Amino acid sequence: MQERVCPVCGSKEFFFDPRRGEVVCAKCGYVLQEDIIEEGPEWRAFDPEQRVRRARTGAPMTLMIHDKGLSTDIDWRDRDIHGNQIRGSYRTKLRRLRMWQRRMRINDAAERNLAFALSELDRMAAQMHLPRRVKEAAAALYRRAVMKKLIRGRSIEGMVSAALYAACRIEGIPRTLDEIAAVSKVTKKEIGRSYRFLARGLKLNLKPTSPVEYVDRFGDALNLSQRTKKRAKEILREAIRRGITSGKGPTGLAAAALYVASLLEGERKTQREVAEVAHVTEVTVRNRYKELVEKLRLDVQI
DNA sequence: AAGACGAAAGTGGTTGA
DNA sequence: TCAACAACTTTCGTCTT
Repeated sequence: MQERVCPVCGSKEFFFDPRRGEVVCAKCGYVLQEDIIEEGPEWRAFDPEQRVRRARTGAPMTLMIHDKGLSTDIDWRDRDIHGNQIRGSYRTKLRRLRMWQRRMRINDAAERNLAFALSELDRMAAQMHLPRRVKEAAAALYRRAVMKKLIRGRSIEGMVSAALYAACRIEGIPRTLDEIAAVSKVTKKEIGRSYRFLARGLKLNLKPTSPVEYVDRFGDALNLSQRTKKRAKEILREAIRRGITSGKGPTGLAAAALYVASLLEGERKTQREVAEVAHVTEVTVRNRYKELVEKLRLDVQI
């Protein structure tokens, strides 16, 4: 079980409110996790491999068909089941019904698109254990994209993934394209393309992700103390200030900073461990770490 | 035995002519 | 559209603890 720390007050004590289905910080009342009952999968995953294997994909069947397959088709011929001509006022009524049904179908196309998109969004957000606000931000982005007619001609899957990727960044808890791709049905490349398109279409300000934003998540995964994570952030900020981070991958930098910080704070982690949570190689951790130590004149002994 | 280090070759994506 | 390019990965041998 991963140790949780309140992002507001730093407290590690929480209680679970079963009535509301929320995990709440005992000190300041910050809601750490909402909708536990509804969002989580019914199985438990003890490691990432299991999570990948156990996760089922795909929307519920009923959402694939907007009306759960219960709609009626009204035949275009003005005849009853015996093949007899229908005449008079009943015929006009039939024609009116046909017209309404056609209108509803057109209206439904957009709804159906949205329903499918949102169910996919739900699935991905749940699998990634993302907080509700991220999911809602993604849904809002997607709706805006629909209104601006940006979805037409591209895959819904790709655009939903892109919206989720963007939402994570906007909300300050970025996920990598690889992480999104792991729960998506489309490739990383496709998500990247869709994201750029979405960002341009909605005029999102796409500042590159700062490595600092990965420190808390990676640090938690490594069970590092608040103090060490803070140290890592300081190191990164200094590195950014001196401009030795430009062009480098943010995850690799975050990993290296955490590695150095773990040494400095006496909470030593191996390069292997750090590399693993950041999904980079040891070599990358090593290279970044070497640069940091060299350029920032950090004295790392032991 | 495990971790750290570094060299060298390979890969995929961006950039600029 | 193509080639150059930097970042990152893979692989592997060596040194250190």
